[in-house]
This record gives sequence, C-alpha cells and structure tokens, in this order.
Amino acid sequence: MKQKIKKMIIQAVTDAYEKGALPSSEFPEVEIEVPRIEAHGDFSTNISMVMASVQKMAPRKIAEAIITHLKDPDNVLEKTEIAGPGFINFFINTFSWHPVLCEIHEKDMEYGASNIGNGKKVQVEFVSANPTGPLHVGHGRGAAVGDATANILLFCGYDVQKEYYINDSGRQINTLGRSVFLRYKTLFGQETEFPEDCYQGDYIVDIATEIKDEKGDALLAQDEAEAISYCARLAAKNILSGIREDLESFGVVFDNWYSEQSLFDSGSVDAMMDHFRTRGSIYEKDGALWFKTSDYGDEKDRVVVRQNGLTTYFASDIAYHQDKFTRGFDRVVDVWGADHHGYIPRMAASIEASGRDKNQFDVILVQLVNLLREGEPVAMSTRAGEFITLQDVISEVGRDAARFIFLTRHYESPLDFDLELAKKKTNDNPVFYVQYVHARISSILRKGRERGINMSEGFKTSNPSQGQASEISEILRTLKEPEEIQLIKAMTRYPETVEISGECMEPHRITYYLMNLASAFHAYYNKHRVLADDPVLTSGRLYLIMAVQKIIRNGLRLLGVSAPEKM
RNA sequence: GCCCCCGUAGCUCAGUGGAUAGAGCAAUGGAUUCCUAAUCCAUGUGCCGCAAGUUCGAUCCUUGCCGGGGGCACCA
Repeated sequence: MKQKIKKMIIQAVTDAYEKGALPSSEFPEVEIEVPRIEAHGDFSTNISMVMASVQKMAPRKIAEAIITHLKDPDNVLEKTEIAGPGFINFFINTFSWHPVLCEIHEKDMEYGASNIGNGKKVQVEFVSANPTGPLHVGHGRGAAVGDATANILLFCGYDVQKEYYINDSGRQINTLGRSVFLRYKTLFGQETEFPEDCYQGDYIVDIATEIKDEKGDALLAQDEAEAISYCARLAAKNILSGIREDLESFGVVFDNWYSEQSLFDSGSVDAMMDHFRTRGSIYEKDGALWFKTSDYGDEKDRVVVRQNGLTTYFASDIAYHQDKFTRGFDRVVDVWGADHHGYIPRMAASIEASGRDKNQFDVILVQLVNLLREGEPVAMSTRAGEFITLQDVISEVGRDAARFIFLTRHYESPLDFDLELAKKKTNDNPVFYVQYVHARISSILRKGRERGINMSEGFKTSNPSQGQASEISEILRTLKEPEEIQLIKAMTRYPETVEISGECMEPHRITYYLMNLASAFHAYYNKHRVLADDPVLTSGRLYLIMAVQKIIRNGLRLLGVSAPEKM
C-alpha cells in the first residue's frame, strides 16, 4: 500500500512538472510515513516541505499542485488533504485494505520476507563463550540476540551462517587444566592450595572426579605439565559439549563451530603474521611484535606476539577474521558482550589493514543482564563459583519466556531479567500475551471445525479459481468493523518492520511489533465474535484471524519462540 | 584523562528529522448466560538531563556540559 502511494506521488509530481505546475524537475526521495495520529490519515508525505526551497514555492502550494495531478486508477483513496505546514495526508478506502489478507494467506510463512540482502553471504558469530565454564545469563542474551538477528537476516534475503568461535587455546585453557588437576590431586588427599585465579565452580570438581573414575591415580605419576594438558583438553571438551547442549535446549543451533586451536594447527596464524609483516603492518618493538592498528583509527598499536614469544588472543583473532572473509563472507557480524567494546577499534583496524571495507564488519554489543527475583538482585559471585547458569534460567522460566524477554530491549540497553516476573502468567509478561493470541486463534479454529465450518478451502490456494476468488471477495466485504481494519493495517506493517529490523540488526523491533499486533487482536476478540451467526461474516472473520495467526507464528519463529496451539 | 552506552510519565522502556511524544506496569472503577479472563474497556501523568548549533521543522543529527553504567593489559 505504501509503495502504491509512493508511485502515485512520483507520478503526480512528474505530471505536475510536465504540465508546468512545478518549475523544477529536481525531486527529492519521496518519503511516506504512517502518521501517529489517526486524524492525519493512513499515510502522509512531507515532500512539499522538502521540495519548497528547490521549487521556490510555498509548501502548501506545492501540495496543491501534486494533489491536482494525483491519479488514483484503483480507487484506493477515500480522500487526500493538505495539513499543517504542507503535509499531504492520504486516507485509504476501507475495502482497499482487504487484499493484503489474500497476500498473507498466499505467502504464508514467507509473508514479510524480502530480498534486501540480495543473497549476500553474511556470517553472524555469537556466544563464543570460552569453554571454561557453563553459560551464564549474559551469554543467553547474546545467544537470543545473535540467533534472532541471523534469522531475520536470512528472512531478508541474506545467505546467513551462524558460527560459534571456540577459544580452545591459550592461557585460560591452561588455567582450566590447572584448576582441574588441583582438584584431582585433592581427591587423593593431597594438600593443595587452590589459587584465586583458578576456576572455582563445582563443575571443576565434577570433571576431576570423572578423571579419577576413569584413570584412577595415573595422572599423579605423570609429568605435571602433561597431566595439566590432559586435564585441559578433557575439561574443555566436556564443558563445550555441555555448552552445546545448553544452547540446543535454548533452541540455538549453530551451522559451524570454529576452533581457535585449528588456526594454529593449520598455520593460519603464522601465515597472517608473515603477510602483515611483509606489508609493514606488523613490526617489532621492545622484543614484541606489534600490529599498527593506529594507522586505522585505534588509539595505539597492539601486541600480537609477546616478549615471551606467545601470541596474544588478538593475533589468532586477526587470523580468524581474515579467514571469515577468505571463506567468502561479504559481511561479518560479531555479537560481543559490552565489556569488549574497547576491542572493536583494533579488530576493525586489522580488517581495514587487509583491504576490506570497514562496513563489512559489524559488532553488536550486547549490554549486561541484571538478574532479579521479585525485584531484588540475585547474588552472584563468579569468584566463589556461585552463579545462576543459563540452564538454571531455562529450567525455571522456560525457553520461550527467556528468549522473548532477552529480546524486549534494544540490545544496547541494560536488561533487568526478573525470574519471578518471567514465570507470571499475566499481562506483566509479554511472552504469554503474544503466545496467547496464537493459542486463542487455534482454539477458535478448533471450535469452528467442530461446528463443521469450512474454513480452509480457498484460503491457501495461490491461484484461486474464479469461484474461489469471488467467494473470497464476498467474505472480505464483511470485514468493515474499525477493529478489523485496525488489525489489517497493523498486518500491512509487518514486512517493513522485518526489513528495518534486518537493516538495523535490531530484533527487538519484531518483539514490539508482535506485542502491538497482539494487543490489536485481543481488543478485537473481546469486542466481536468470530464464530458469528452469519456464515459469510464468520468466514470473513476466520479469514482475518487466520492471517493474524500466520504473522504471529512467523514473527515468533524469527525470535526463536514457539507458537503454542493451546495454553 | 580518553573511549563506548544510557538519561523520555511514579517504575520498566518504545519511538532510524515531522503535526497534539507513546506502551506496559503501578492506581481507581468496570466487563464473562456465548469462540480460552494468561483477555478487554474507561480514568492522567511529561522543561524527552541542560545549553547552543544545523534545519521549513530536532526526543532523534553536531558540539559542549551534567548525571549513571562499562571499558581503557605484552588478559581473554
């Protein structure tokens, strides 16, 4: 509808110029918006104000000229008006809204899909938590945001891959091994001090016990470094598979798991280092190797190889990101915790240094989650190993509630996650509010079927026969209640909501859209009976609510939330 | 000190330059002989942190300041 109005305006402006009603042929991009206030019409454009200076005419005069030349062959307009400083407001005929329902039924799960991504290969890397402990609530938010963003991009026509980067190399893995080995020694009664920098959680003891059960005291006889390395590998593998299970129970499935260690094994890190040394981006100073990230906007250069000869995390990360592009991705998106924001300039610099455009790389910085219970902060101490894991949260509040709540804020806003609130089955909790729409509609459809109402024939066929087409137009005519038109209008906005959400990579826009649509539906439901006495009217209303149901299911799917038939 | 994010109704937050700034919660009162009351309806609240600038027009863009959070390693 919006596009239709836009075309009409462009045509009118062109005609007006050709007929001499407008002096200049210079036309700005036409912007159409849905006014906040209903009295301002269904759509409005600011074009006459924008054109005023170029045309050297008063905005309202321009608006008049445009309206005079406006052609409306399909008769979609009820009226137009000039308002305020020069807005042109468009009022759409009630019946002109109806065809969108056919479109929704036709496209079904594809309604709202677009091709703005044009098949571009994009990778979304998210979670990527170190395999040194279980996922916590913050990772859950990253998972929800990353997964939904990837889903939305896919729906917008991108060729998307979801990837998890495993930091299975370096110091923290060694620390992990040391932690497990120390606990292992304790199991055999050996006095050991457990340093503060070691991982404190009980899961470390569990892993140590597993090793004891399997290997007995064999590790005690071994060279300590070897024993630690054994513990490290086993623990990382163990923890990683736990992470994978947690993510699966959260409904997140990755297309690819990428090992940091593999970058060393394959020689990618060395090759990267040689490459940038030859190009002069890596140089030696104070016995270390530095990357000249300051050439590309970073505040200072960064170390890639330390004095002690060990590479930094940054080094493998450069190689990793080079590899992403080598694998053919046009665009690379990283989802990081907000505490990593200082890391962005150097990462972006390394990508620019390799000749890539900086807008091929995006970082979504996800802000912290404050875990609450009844409004009170839940005490968590990583040091003491006391924390609530993502799995705990999923078990307590359920996957749907958790995912939805993670997506009820812009990712850059800190999020309060209240465990009690997440379980509440009231209006406070938006998940159920939206899901309830789906369940309610399902229930009506069940009832309808029980009563033997024919409701599926003709609704799904993409090429309706003559008879079906006229039947559909007959039932559409029954939809004229204000609440019905409101609902349909809300549904027309779904595709653009998805597009904007994809362009900005902001999944919360879908969340808000769904809450809004849900509200329009509940209001309608409470005022009008779908299964009415008049069979034609009933068909019309079923046609309407089935479209609502499709969008709810469709939108929830993008967020990774289920659409229940019953609640 | 430098960098990033936030500052909008009592609370939690939407609002990618438009007209009279919105929603939920909280508060009060109401709605179900009938499709799920996990629902709906009614009642009001704002120097959009402050100040300049850009613009026909700024909650939105720019700059400065104030307040809150986070980050500034040869850690990850």
